[in-house]
Amino acid sequence: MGRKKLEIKPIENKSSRQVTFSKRRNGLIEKARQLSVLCDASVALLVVSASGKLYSFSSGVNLVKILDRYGKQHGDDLKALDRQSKALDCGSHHELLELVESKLEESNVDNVSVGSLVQLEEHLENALSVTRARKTELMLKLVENLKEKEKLLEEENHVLASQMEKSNLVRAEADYMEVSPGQISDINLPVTLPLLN
Amino acid sequence: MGRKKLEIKPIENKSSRQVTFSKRRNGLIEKARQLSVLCDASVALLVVSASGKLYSFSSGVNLVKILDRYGKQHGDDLKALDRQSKALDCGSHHELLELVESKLEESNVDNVSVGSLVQLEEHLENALSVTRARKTELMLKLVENLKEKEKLLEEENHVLASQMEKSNLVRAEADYMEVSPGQISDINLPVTLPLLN
DNA sequence: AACTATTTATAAGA
DNA sequence: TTCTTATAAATAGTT
Repeated sequence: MGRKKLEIKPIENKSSRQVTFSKRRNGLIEKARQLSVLCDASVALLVVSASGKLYSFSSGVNLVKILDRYGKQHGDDLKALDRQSKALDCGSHHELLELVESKLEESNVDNVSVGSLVQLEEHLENALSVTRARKTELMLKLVENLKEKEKLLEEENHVLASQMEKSNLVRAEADYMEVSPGQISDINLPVTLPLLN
Repeated sequence: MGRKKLEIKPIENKSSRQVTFSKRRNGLIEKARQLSVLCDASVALLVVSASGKLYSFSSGVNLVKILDRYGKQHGDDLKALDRQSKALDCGSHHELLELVESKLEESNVDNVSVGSLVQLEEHLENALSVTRARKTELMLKLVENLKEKEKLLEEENHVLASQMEKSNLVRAEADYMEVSPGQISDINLPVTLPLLN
């Protein structure tokens, strides 16, 4: 459907593969939506790019998007991350339980179709994989933040130590040269470094 | 894409809805396949018709199809197999690899028994969960270490700062009282704290 | 199931 | 990424 006929085989060129992925992914999701609307069908679609990003569509209760919502807003500070990951767990568990309950109610005791079970499993697995991915993401961010903080602390520490050393040197010098204290205090004043906020 | 433009809203006419479902479902699945091949993406697609029939596509290891086939062939003894697979315990990774190899050799093209696939799946899932638990464990330890280190750094930092402050106070005092520098230097000496190792 | 007139998707280019 | 446009592909209505 383009300027030239495209063979269905892996696209070598990285950037055109990326562009094609983006276009066709959107097209696929739109088609899935249309099918579900036109024909009253349940459709669940999951697409994971080669780089690991998740895209999805689901016509029913939309677990994946609900789960996704939790991760969308990410604060940079540690407490926000902690709160967020806790909220994610609670939220997803809650949503999952609701979904399971509704599915179990909907299926009249013994009249469970394989299809609905497969669908339910798929939903659960989607939720699980999204949750796992989010968890890993949050943990990696946490580690990153901690390392950054450590670096800054070490830097501040270093500066404090050298300031002190300098202070002592200057004082020794000052004592030796008998300079008045007023001239030295400016140099010695412990500065609160703006490294950590 | 047809003789007339079709609005995306539920198709009232039952038979044309059925026809459209059939056409578009096939189209959607083909599009999903193409995307996975062209762009090296993982795609999972589930479609359940209004009448409950399941259609699916999945680019990766195909749990859905396994279950689907299983449901069509051995619909009645789900529970027996479930019990069986739960009875399996988790072997070492080496054993697992051997198992996978033997299963894959044993499966001449398409002649895999559903039971052995279920069994294999179970083993793989056990291995996965062990690996996941290990990963989480390691990440948690890393975070813990980093937090501990951060605490120690902050402590050292604090001590350094207060030492400096004290140093200045004492110096001011010393200057005021004209005490000899030798008496002060012991107090002012920047100490390398043994907090971090 | 085919057919085919149209619409839609999209490959390539910018 | 986004827009444009020529062309391929999908499909709505028909047979």
